[in-house]
Amino acid sequence: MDSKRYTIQDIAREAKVGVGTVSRVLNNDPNVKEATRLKVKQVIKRLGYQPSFTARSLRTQKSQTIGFIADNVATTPFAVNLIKGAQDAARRHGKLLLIVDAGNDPQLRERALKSMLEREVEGIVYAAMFHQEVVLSAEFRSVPTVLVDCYTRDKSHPSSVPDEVQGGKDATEELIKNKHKRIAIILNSELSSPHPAAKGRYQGYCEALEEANIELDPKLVRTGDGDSALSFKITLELMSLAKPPTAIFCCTDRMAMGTYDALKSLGLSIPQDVSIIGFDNQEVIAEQLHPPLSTMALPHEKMGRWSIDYLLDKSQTSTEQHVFPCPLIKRASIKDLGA
Amino acid sequence: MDSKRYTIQDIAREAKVGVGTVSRVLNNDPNVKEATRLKVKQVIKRLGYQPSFTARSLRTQKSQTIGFIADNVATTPFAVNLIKGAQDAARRHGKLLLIVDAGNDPQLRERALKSMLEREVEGIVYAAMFHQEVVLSAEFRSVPTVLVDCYTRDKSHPSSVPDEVQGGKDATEELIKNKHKRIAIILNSELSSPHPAAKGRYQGYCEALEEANIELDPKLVRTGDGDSALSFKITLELMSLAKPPTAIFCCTDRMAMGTYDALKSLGLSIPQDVSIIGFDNQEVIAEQLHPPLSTMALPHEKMGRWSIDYLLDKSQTSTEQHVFPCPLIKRASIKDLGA
DNA sequence: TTTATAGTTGGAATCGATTCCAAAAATGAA
DNA sequence: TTCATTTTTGGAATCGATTCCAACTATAAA
Repeated sequence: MDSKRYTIQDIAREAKVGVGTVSRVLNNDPNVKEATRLKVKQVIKRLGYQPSFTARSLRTQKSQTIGFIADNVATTPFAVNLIKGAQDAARRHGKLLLIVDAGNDPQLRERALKSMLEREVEGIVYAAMFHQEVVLSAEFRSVPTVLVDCYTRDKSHPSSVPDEVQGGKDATEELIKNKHKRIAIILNSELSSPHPAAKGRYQGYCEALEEANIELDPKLVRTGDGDSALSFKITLELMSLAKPPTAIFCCTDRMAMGTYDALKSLGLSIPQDVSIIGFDNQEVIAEQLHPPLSTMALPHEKMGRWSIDYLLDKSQTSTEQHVFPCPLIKRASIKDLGA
Repeated sequence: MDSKRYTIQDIAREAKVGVGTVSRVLNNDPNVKEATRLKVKQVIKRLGYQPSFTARSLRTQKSQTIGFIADNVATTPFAVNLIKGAQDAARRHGKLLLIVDAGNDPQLRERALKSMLEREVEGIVYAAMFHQEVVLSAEFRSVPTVLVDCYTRDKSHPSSVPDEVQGGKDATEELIKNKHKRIAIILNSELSSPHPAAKGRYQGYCEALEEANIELDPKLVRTGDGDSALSFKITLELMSLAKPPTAIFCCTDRMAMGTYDALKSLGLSIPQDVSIIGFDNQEVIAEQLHPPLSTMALPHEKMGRWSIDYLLDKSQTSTEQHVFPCPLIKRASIKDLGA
């Protein structure tokens, strides 16, 4: 398969210079005579020499790699955006990513951490697949670590999370801007659950209503489970209210699927009869739904990018939580009642 | 942050043994007296010593890492299964994965390959996000490379692809087994397109009909574009046929969404009036659809796993194409007409 | 007790780069 | 031409593990 690998010694001998000079050429050290540099470069090219990263790392004590531990990539399609963002940023910095899926198993996570420490990664990004609290072993303190889409109770590591409140508020405001006043919300989990998503989005919903002087009707706030089936049922109930909503804010695109279904089964059309806004911007759903669903996007790619940039920015040492806005993706599921 | 890193010398000194002995303990060499082994292990534990992977790699000339170049992870949710499978297999072999998303850009791909060669990866997995032909630069021949979900025209590398024909055939047979005779198929792309998916699935459809002695009705084979909107239209047309189908095979779960929608808009119910089978097992869709969609799964996780296993199996040297079956995932969108 | 054998152990050499210091070469000033 | 200074160069030492050989110790057999 591969012919013999050349070393810096081979190049030095072939170019009739010292190894130091070759190294200098490799590293673009300015203290090399132009003629010499050329000569060396030619030999390098001719032999197709590839420097050994391993040897370099050993000597310089820099691995140029960053560990990326993901909580459970296979469960959600969001993982890819996170990885893509991190990946892009890493490339810009000339680093490579060592990715491992710890599959939500704390033991696997520790093992992953261990093999990364062995490889002397320059830092670690720990990414959860949905906004949640995590507890990390003390070992994570032995290397710079940043958290994505999660946080530790004691705020021991810098973290990045989506701005659920702003997302919920903007979603609701979009509906209000289109002159909706009876706006239902289907939450994605119990308000009492430990996950910040439902709580934050609901808070945003309340704030938006309040600022618009719309009274909150408790009949219009329902709690689902994130899936379409329950949302279907809830939507049916919502529409059989004496004063049904003109718009529904589904805290999950998956739930919006159920809502679409329920509305259509009632012979109602979207958005003529009822407007819908989702949350998550899960492309497969939002784009394929008929009509395409307006929804709030989760800033996964941005958070992934940020995590690497932040990790490599030596000047940063705080462990604060960075909050990323969720942008509105307008499609066609909202009708302007004022028009 | 991290206190000083200990080296094997520190351990040797502290345990009052030679470095060779420490190394032997580290590598579970049987030729060490039990008492000595214990003594050394204690020191290792006490100091929290982590061997340097870099130094080890340099000496043993084994990087214990495998490069994973993905074509464009962000475009499809399937990437995660591929990564998960590869990841699992790599862990079993004690290897780590260096993952880069080359985003469909040949230049990025070459750069990724180069940084991986520098890091002396033991092999490379090149994964496409849907079954297709790819052309790789000659440089990929300098390191063992295996292809996933794609192939080169000249079959220069071993590759793994899903068995589209079997998938199409099994899907159709499932419908036939449930006593359907008028089975429509909505293809996911032109039969003339270079992508093997539509062609293979269609071939499987034909074979299944033939074996069951059902005559193929050209009116029942339509070509979509993979998305729901067009499938919606096609389904409407299909159902207005003089003799409409009792079952529809959608070559994409996304298209099944459109078909569901169309059927419901006609007041038809699934599966009582029309049975549906999809393809891809895109969980977000198949599980959230109402009723849940029976569909053929793409063997991404298996292919990912295989790619690593095959790469590390030194005995293998062939470059044949390995075909992976697409299993049927039964849910609730098919009615048994015989019952 | 001596000798042969098997079991342990220490440590120099090694992997392939970078780094640093001293030496050599080039340049400029007098 | 000489001397001082700057630029360029060669190569030994280094990073932290593994490997291998020689030396040492323990055990068994004679």
